[in-house]
Amino acid sequence: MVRVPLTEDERDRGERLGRLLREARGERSMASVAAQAGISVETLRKIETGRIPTPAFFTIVALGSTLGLSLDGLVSAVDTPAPRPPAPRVA
Amino acid sequence: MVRVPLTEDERDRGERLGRLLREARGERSMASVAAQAGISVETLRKIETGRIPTPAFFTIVALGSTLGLSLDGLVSAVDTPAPRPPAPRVA
DNA sequence: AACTATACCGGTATTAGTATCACGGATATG
DNA sequence: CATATCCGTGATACTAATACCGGTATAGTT
Repeated sequence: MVRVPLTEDERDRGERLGRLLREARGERSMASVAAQAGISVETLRKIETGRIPTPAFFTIVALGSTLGLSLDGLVSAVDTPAPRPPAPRVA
Repeated sequence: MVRVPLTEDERDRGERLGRLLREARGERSMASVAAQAGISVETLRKIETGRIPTPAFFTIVALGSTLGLSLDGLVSAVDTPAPRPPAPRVA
């Protein structure tokens, strides 16, 4: 087994990431956001729905830039399953 | 052509990313950093040498956390080819 | 010299990311 | 009803990411 399949936790994490990105998109259409980020609409949809649990780094960078998100804040939010993060610790 | 190959710019960007990560590793061994980040030594080596130009998002997140790097700062440094970034702008 | 540790490289194998196409459902608007 | 737009899903195709293996080189230690 040279490349282990993704675990459930990793897929859950991908779903949380997608949910946050979808929230950040707000009223904007998928087409405009995808075009501005330089990805296809289908890819954006799969990321938002969690069907791409571990997207490429620069894909999330482009999406974060398009949506005005801080990467560090995004990661903190993903690492916090509860919708009410009290104090995101980096360590 | 359903999945276009990576461009030269993307590979250059991957090399810059790897160079920054290697600098941040400093004196630490690849084995310890890879173990702490939860990736294999070969993967870390390929990322540092730029042979994995577009790593997974959470792979870079884990490496940044291990090396104490800010993701936003890392992206700014990658986007700045010059080795002397004056003022990293988020926008 | 032999051993150990670290790093680099090539090959191999398997899963995953990305894009295109085709279809369906929901919603709004004529 | 017809049309358009947006979102969603499934299939298909192809490249890339990741991991394991073996080999090589260099330096440090005994």
